[in-house]
Amino acid sequence: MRRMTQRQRRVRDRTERGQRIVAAARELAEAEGWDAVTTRRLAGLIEYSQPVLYSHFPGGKDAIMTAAALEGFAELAAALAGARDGGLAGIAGAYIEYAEAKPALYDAMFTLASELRFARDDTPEVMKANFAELLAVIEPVAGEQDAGVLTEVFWSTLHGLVTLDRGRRLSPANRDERLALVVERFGARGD
Amino acid sequence: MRRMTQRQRRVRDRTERGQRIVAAARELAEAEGWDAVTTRRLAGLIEYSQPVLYSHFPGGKDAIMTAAALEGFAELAAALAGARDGGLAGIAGAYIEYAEAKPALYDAMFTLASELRFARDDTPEVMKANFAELLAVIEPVAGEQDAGVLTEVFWSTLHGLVTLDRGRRLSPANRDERLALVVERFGARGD
DNA sequence: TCCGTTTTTCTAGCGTTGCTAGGATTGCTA
DNA sequence: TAGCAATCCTAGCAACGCTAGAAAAACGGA
Repeated sequence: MRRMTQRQRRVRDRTERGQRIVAAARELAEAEGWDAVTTRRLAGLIEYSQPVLYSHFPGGKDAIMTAAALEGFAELAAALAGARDGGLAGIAGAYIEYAEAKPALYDAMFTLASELRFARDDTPEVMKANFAELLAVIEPVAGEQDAGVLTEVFWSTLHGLVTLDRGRRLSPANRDERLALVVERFGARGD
Repeated sequence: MRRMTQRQRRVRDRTERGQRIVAAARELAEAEGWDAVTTRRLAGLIEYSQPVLYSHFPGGKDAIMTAAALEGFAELAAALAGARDGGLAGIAGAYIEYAEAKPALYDAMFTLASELRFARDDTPEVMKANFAELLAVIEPVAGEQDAGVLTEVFWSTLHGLVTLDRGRRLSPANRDERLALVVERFGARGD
């Protein structure tokens, strides 16, 4: 009995430390970018030495970023679910809002962390959930078109807006107009 | 007179070598990714020592990538101009085709090389040309909507499709359907 | 043709990165 | 409390971008 609780405490401490690593990585990334997230600084933040990171994430820095990205997918899915009633405008706004609130994490989810992939059997559930949320809003307005394909295009538009906007490729003045235009274009057709 | 031709030859050799650096960087990036493009390998490829790179590009590796990205913008603009007669479907196809033909360069243009930015006074002409090509095709179908904003959204959709597709985020089977759907959605409205 | 000057190029090295081997330390078990 | 096992840290490797200072080459005027 005594042994059991001690063992439980040890594994609990361990998982807690693993979460602290990811949390520290996320904070540092949002504050100074992913380039500033080095294994040494990360080790310093959790007040342990470098090799400890590798006992939690054998894949090293990439694995830590992947873990952070998965957290991001879960949060994004939750944000989209919360905007389910808002229709196209609501979910599009929620998507862009989250991407702009956590730019570094969004990068980790989509431009870095390349081993994560959708549309496969081993795709994590949290990632599928994001697509499902978008699909739920697109489906009512898809008409006779394939809702899955339409969702992919809708998603691409949102993702493109986010990434081009961050890269200073779009005019900041047109921000709201772009969103309105997306909603208009992807809404139900008049025919 | 003699001095003059010698001087000319010298500056010509110099610019040629600068171009060889960028060319080598592009080749290596497409073959093995930008991570494989190190200053040492680059120096080896042009058969000079490392510091020579910095005499051509004081900004170092980032500057070399930026130079490659600018070449990419020029080529993309030319590809889009060649598809000007094809309307929405033609230019969308040309855009995606180029992005898939030169994936590493496309990354350099849009996800790396962050100091390049559109919608500003100091935006290079080659970058504006890309937007102008898209605008030329969007304008006839914009109707009463702002053609500039519509072009930004259209562009975002294309960029999103390219990046999500490369990240294995979209189903490969739906590739052609997505393109058809983009053309349908951004074409002239029935009203 | 020769020598001093200027430009160009290379060698060598700095600081930092991700990552790991091997020893030291700690905590558990009997 | 002695021995074992899990845990952790020190130290170091190879590779990275980049740069200072020496060596080499090309140039200029006599």
